[in-house]
Amino acid sequence: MTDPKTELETALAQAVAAVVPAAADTPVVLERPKQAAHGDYASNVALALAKRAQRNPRELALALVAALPPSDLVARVDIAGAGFINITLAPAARQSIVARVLGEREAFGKSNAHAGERVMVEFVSANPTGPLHVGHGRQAALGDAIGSLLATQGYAVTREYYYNDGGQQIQNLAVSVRARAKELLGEHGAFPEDGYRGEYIRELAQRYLAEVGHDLSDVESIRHFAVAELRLEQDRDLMAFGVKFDHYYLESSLYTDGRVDAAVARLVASGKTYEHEGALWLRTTDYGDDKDRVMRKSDGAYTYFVPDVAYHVTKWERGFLKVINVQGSDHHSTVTRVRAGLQAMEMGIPREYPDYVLHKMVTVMRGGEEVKISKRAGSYVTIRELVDEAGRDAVRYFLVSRKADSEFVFDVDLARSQSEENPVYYVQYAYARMCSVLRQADIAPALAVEQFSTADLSPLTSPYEEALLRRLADFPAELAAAARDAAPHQITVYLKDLAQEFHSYYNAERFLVEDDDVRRARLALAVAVGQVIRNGLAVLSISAPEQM
RNA sequence: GCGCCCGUAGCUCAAUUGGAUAGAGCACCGGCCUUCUAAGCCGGCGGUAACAGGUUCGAGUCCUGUCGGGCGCGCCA
Repeated sequence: MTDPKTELETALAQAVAAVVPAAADTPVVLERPKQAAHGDYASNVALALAKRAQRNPRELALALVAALPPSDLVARVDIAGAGFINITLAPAARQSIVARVLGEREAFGKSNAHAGERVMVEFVSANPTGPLHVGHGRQAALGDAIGSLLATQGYAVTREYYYNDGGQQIQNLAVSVRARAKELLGEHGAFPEDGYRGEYIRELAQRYLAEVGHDLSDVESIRHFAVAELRLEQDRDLMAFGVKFDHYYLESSLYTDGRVDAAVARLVASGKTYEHEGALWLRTTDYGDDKDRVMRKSDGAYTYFVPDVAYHVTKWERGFLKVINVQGSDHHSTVTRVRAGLQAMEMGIPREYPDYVLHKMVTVMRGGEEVKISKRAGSYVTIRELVDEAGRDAVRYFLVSRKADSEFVFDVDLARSQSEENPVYYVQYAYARMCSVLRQADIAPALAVEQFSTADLSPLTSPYEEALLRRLADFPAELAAAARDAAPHQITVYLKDLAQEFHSYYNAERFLVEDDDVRRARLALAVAVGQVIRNGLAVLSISAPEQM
């Protein structure tokens, strides 16, 4: 199937080669102008090359346009402003997108540009010391959507969750549960200074007493019980949120596999380590860190830094040449550190490995006041609560609708009391309206794509229709850009624009008109819009209901 | 103090990666339901892009400085 944009880019690149041979390698990319009056596509090559060609931009643009071969895709070519080349498509070329969408269906927008490449997205990776809160929710929604975006570009995606299931925090969890259990049995001792104070600790203690017994001497048993329970609860929360992982990686396994010892041995062998005050240090400052890092404490235990590096070595060794870690920006200092550790391993791992998407914290507002998120204090908002209050679709849409690195205020009361005004409904409603029109025409939405795939599209010429046709044609590039930038919020923006144009169209023109050709063409367009909304929402794992 | 990120309409946020007249949604004002879903549409109001310089055909976007906010700066994770 022809893609007018690609064809025109090639033609323009050939014109550039002919007019300015010295700049034949210049990439020519057509852009979508902000204003419809500037045509379907615009190029700034004349402006970009003017200096190099030592020619006036407008005059150069003129020469380029003269060198373009005639094409029946194009209705007209204008030179505007400082030297922009504006291309207006012939109606048939613009309309052809509908047939393409209806032909490709779920596959429309996808690309095989990265087929055969493996990528890992690691996200959430919360310690099993408590339920998942809204910050994890942002990370879950982001990471899952990034994975889906990468999949649309042909990547084989693995979603991984790294459990820090060893160490001090887990011990602390066990001790906290035991203290609460003792209280429940009437022994009021002192609660650990930095213990976890959430209500869920008391509930865990209750369950332990009921299911395991009243003997609290075995901390190890309490630890196993608490970790298992909390992991189960996190799994349930993630399931309710619609997020699935392909693989869970346990920090503890890095020790039992000998990977931690192996990493230390390799780092020592590299000569980048030194002993100081009884501890073993790595010279991470050689790789851009602002201070050297302790690998092995003077008490003989490793810092978390060592298993972290060993863990990322496994990512590389498992064949993931591309890895994206989604983390809160409060962990941004680990970026330099992990990369420095990997460089010191001298295994030929690229300097920028792995990639990171850092997201800022979520501020939760409840009753007009900020809810401080603190596991220790036990006051925070869980994913489960949000999903119960506002619905999975709304929460997922909301949490990815902003750039990862912008601070995010989640107003719980707003989500609860005015959930109907959530933008996700606006998009879903457009789809439901489309389905409703089909039902009026006695066509089952499921069969519509088939039915209209051969419709004559020539009646689609109104400004509303032109806008929608252009928007549909943009979808593949939107997906590619959002995947490249690991930025799902771009898809929410696109879907909102598409939905808005559909609602405007709906109000301006009737679908079920007498004229059969017009009716078929408009329905075909509506079905194509619906298909793209479905495809876009699918990337965000949000449903497209046929009725609302 | 040092490092990273951020600063765009009253509020929440975009902007095709340096392009043409900076756009949406809330909120506010005024229109549109005997007609395919009014959870909608149309119009209006609203901007010294934190501030000051610089780079060039062209800057919200890149560079420098100042101010303001977030996060980090442990032999915690």
